[in-house]
Parts: sequence; C-alpha cells; structure tokens
Amino acid sequence: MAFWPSVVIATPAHSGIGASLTYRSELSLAPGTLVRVPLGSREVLGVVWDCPAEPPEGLTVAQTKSVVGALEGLPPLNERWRQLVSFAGRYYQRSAGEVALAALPPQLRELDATQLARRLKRRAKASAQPDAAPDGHAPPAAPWPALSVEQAQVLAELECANAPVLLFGATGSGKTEVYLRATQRVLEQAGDGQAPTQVLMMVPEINLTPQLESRFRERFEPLFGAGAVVCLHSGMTPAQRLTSWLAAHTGQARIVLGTRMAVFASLPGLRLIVVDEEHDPSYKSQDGARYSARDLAVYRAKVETEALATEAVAGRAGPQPSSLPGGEGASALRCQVLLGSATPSLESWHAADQGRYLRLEMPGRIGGGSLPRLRLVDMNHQPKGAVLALPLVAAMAERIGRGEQCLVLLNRRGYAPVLACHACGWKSGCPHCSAYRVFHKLDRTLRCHHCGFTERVPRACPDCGNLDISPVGRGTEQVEEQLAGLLADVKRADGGPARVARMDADSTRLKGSLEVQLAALHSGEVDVLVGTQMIAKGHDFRRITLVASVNADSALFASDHRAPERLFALLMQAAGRAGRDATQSAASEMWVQTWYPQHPLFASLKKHDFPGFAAEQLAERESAAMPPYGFQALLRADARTQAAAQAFLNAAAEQGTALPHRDEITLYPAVPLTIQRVANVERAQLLVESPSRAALQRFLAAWQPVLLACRSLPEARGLVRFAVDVDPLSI
DNA sequence: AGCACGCCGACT
DNA sequence: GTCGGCGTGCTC
Repeated sequence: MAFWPSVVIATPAHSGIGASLTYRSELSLAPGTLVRVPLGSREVLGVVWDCPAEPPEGLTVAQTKSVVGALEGLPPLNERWRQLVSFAGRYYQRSAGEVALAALPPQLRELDATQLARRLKRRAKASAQPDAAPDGHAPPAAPWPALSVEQAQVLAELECANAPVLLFGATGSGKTEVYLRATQRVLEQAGDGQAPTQVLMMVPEINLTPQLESRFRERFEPLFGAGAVVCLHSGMTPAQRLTSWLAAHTGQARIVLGTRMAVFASLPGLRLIVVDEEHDPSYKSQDGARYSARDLAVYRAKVETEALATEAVAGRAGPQPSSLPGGEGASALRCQVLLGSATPSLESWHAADQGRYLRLEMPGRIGGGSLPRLRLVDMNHQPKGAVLALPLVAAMAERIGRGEQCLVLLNRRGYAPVLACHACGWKSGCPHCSAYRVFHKLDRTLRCHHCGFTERVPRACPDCGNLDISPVGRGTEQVEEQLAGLLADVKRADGGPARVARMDADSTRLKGSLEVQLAALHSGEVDVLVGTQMIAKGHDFRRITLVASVNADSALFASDHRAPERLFALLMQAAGRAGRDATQSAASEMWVQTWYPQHPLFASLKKHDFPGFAAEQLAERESAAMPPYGFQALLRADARTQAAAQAFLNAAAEQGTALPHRDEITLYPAVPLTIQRVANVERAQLLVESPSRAALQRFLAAWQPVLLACRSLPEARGLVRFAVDVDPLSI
C-alpha cells in the first residue's frame, strides 16, 4: 500500500510549479503534516495538503520521488489554518506553498528532526512543572480598573455580536481595556477538548508591542501562567520566533501578540482576533504575497467560526458550558474579530455603514477628558521662510514654563530633504535612484532614503565648485536645532533651561535607545520632543498638552487618493497624544501649520468629526468608482530599463484581451512609478480595475500564465521581476 | 527562488 | 586545454 501526498513547498508564485507537487509515501500522512521532501538536488520543507491512496492521473511512478520523512512530534497544521493559507494564496495570486512556508518560523526549515524532538520534549517538561502551569482562577495581582459606562456597554454588545465588530473609539477612550476584557472572557471559556482557547492580538508596528505586552502579561500571567503571552514579529531572533510559534501551535500560549505576520500563526484554539489601529497601512504587506493582515483576520475569524459550528452540529466537540452567566451555549462557540480605531479605514467604515460589520462607538475619553482644540496657523500670514510660526513658539514656551510638554511632528528625518547649489542649480540627487539624497547634518552625510547610498557632504558644489551650497526644505534635525535656539531663554517650571530632543528612525536605530528616549520623556527630562510619525503612534504620554504638526500640506494635494485619509488619521492620532491626563486635557491643543487653512479636511478635524470626514471621502470614492466601490490590482514590473518594464506590462495587457471577464475589467496604460528608479532598477506599473471583485479575481487568475509567458518575450529582456498587488494601498 | 545545464572569453 | 561568466529552464 502506498500513498501519494500532494505537498506544498516554498516555490515563488512565478516558478511555473502549480499548487503542489505529488510525492510517494509508504505511510498515510495527515494533511497539515510537515515533511521533508526532495526537490531537484536539494531537500526542502513542505506541508502535506492532501494524501490520497491513488496516484493522480498523468503522473508516472518514475516521475515521483519519495517523502524523506515527517517532522515527528509536531502536530499537523489544522484545516482552518490550511484554508486561510489557501485563500491568501489564491486571493493575492501567489502559491499556497509560498504563503505556507513564509508563515512558518524560518528555523523550522533548517531544524533537523532530532533537534526538534529535543525542543518539544523540553517544552513538555517545562509545562508539566507546577509553577508554569495555570492553576485555574487565581486572583489577579492587582485589582482591575473599573470600566467606564461606554466600555461596559461595548463589551456587552460585543458579547452577542455575530459579525465582525468595528470598535470606533476616540484616542484615550480606553480601547485597550476593552481588548483586555474581551480577551479575559475568551480565555475563561473552556476549550473544545483538543485545545485551550486562544486570542490573537495584532498591532501595526513592532514599536508598539512592548508596552502592550507588559499590559497583557501583568493582566493574564497571574491567571494563566508565565507562558500565557507570547510575541510574534520580525524583530525577534529566529530562536525566539520558533519558541513563540511552537507555544502557540501546541496551545501552551493563550495569547499571541504580534504584527501582521502573526495573522498566520498556528492557533488551534483561536476564539478572538483583535486588530488594533485597523486603518494602519502597515497591515498591508509590501513584499512577497502582498496580503492585508486586517482583511485576512476577518476571513480567518469567519473560517474558524464556520468550523466550530460544523463541529458542534456533528457533536464531536459539543459546546462546553462556560462559566459565563446567561446560558451562552452555541453563541460562545465562535471566533470573533474586533477591529479598533479612532479613524477607521474607509473600507471598514463602509462595511459598517452597510451592516456587514457591527459598529460600536466609544466617543468619550476616559476620566471625562476632552480632545485637544485644533489651532490652525495660516502660513500665508507668517514671515517668509519661517519654519515655526511665532504664536506656536510662544505657546510652547508658555507650556514649558508651566511644566508641561510639547510634541512637534514632522514627517521627514534628516536636516533637509535636498542640498542645492545656487550658482549652477546642482541638487543632491542620488546616482542610483530618481530621488534626492537627504542632508544629514549630524554626521555630515548625504543619504538616499531609498537605496541607502551614503556619501560625505561635499565641501563645494560637485558641478561648479561654488562654495555656497545650502539645504532646501526641513527635516527633524533642523527643527530640533531651530527650536533649541528659539527656546534657549525659556525657563522650565523648576528654573532650568528648556530641553529639546529628537526621536526618529535615526535616533532610535540602536537597540534599546527607543526605550531610553521614551523614559527620558516620561521622567520629564525633555520638554519638547521633535519627531517623525513614530512619536504619533500609541505611546501613552502623560504630560503632553500641546502637539504641533509642522508640515502637513504635502499630503493634502498628493496624487494618491488615500493621502487625505492618512493625513486625517495621523493628525487625529497625534492629537490623541495630548491631554491624556484628564486634569490637563481641557487646555490641550493640536497646532497645524498650513498654507491651506480653508481645506475641508481641517473643518472636519476641528470638530473631531471622523464620520463627517468619512462620508465626504466615501462620496468622492463612489463617484470615482474607487475602493470600496470598485476593486483594483496593480501589475508591477522591475527592469533594467524603463522600456523593458513597460514593454512587459503592455504585452501582458495585450495578451490578456481574450481572457474571461475581460469585458468587466479596465486595464490602464503602463506608467512609471513616482520614484521611477530605485537602486538602478526601473519601475513601472499597470492598474487593473473592475466593479466586481469576483471578476477581478478570475481575470487575475487566468492572467497568471500569460504573465509567465510575457516574461520571456524579447522586448521584455532586462525584466528583473514582476508582481501582482491585489487591493493596493497606493497607486 | 535555487540550482542545474550550456555555450563563449582569460588563465595554469 | 580548463575555470567561470550568467542566460534559459526545471523542480513531483
């Protein structure tokens, strides 16, 4: 008796290999089993997708190789996980194997069987020890904070929701406490006999995991043991990732906290997925399979719920009566998804408008604090060339004198985005990219933020020798320098001089320096913090009462149709950093310097009226048949010449003419990207649009072999790579 | 993507 | 005469 397992491996989408490869095995292998298989002259890790006892048609015995072996001791990946991976592969036009293997910890690929067995044994031993094991319902170490009326209301409605929930909560409204309580409720439910209940908590950025991790640990480790909370993100070492992944896969970890990659974690007892700051663009992957972790989270919750319902009907697991009041029964047997944001994505907002998602609102701040007042500074009425408006500087000085702190936001690191010669017009262009190199004054370098090419700043103009070369525009380094000068005579409440600091990717590059800088701010050593958007996100600063955005205008008129949405979210999020301490919130302010104070975005922002803003934006999107009213994909091409990139795209469009659903598809002409060349690679793209998501999907699937063929066309010589981006964030 | 095979220039 | 350049093509 022999079996013919179909196995998925880490083949890229365009390798020409279909969904899976068929091998031979003397033993039956459960779907989801991890196996080592021969591939050419190598041996690779794969996942069994199916294991029939009959060989597939059109495949001879001579063509098939035998499975080398299964990874012993590792339970197979369950059907829901495989369904998620299959869907992601199909939807984002990649192979299931590529998605599956990318979702597994890289160390699993290199680990040999004996090593793995040893690790698993060690884990089992550790969990058998009493101190690591949860002993039921020990009281929490510290009393939990009382819930606000809004929080209690939301939690009550969440409990009976049977659709994805969009939690629309103002910054400071206490969304995190809602996540914690919802998590607690899930973890106290009994599992289905095979796995204890689990929660997936996602955040957009690695920077935000440590503080959330400590809150979750503090809350749940006393209840569920020391290993109950694990993190999963790309900043971890391979060994840590493997440990966390195994803990989640075996059910020892009850909470997985992570970035977008965590959406693929193996969680056999998954009952709740939280996507915090669900509007954040970081949830969309920009390489490999370009998936949206938020969208996949919604899909995953649906798959898990359906499976639980099926099991309940089959009576295999049966609903275990939980300790919750109100006779939960079948409604407890589901996996919920909770999307949280103060400025939801228009996609999620629209879904809530349509009733596909349940919208729950928390408009008020904890402690009754109010949101900061918006102060618009019309830069047309400020002295020419002023980086910081005088009234803003005066307001900051006043607050420093009172012992309060200020945040200055500028989305550009370095000293100035360009260096220019006034005699001959030379500018600090990058020789490898169609972009300027940024002047970094601190280390006297010109740095390309796209390819990394760095040189010392020239003493004179490289073209004409003129010594008068000067910075154009401003970055965080410059604003820090100017503020230090402008506030030099300002005294703090304790009589000392005002202190200005800067926080951006440059100042936090070294490990641990982010924590050091945040600590300096918290302890009051710093009065004014200048920084990029990283200071606008999530951090809970207690003594900030003034936030200023110094250069927001570029986003107002960007060609990207999502730019206003992103700007609104950024300013709202930044404003949320101010007045988090309710005793100070009444006087807190959000300053915005702009040349266009009449722009409608500011009118909505002033009223803190996201629903009004969203309605306007959605109306615009609808009239332009843009998402979420229409559906898009991009075909992107990288090549040695722009001509080759465009030739490939045009050929692909031309040869796509006869494909199914072509009449429901609009193909736009190939165009170069805004930054046309990066690291000497020319980039172009072609927009694909359709009013129907299904039509777009079918067209893209049928297009795939055409793209493969176009790759080897003579006019596409020099093509480096191509990729399809479904539901792109920017076009 | 790897890793083969394959057909043309500068070295022991 | 070989080492090796990276162009095409395959991987059950």
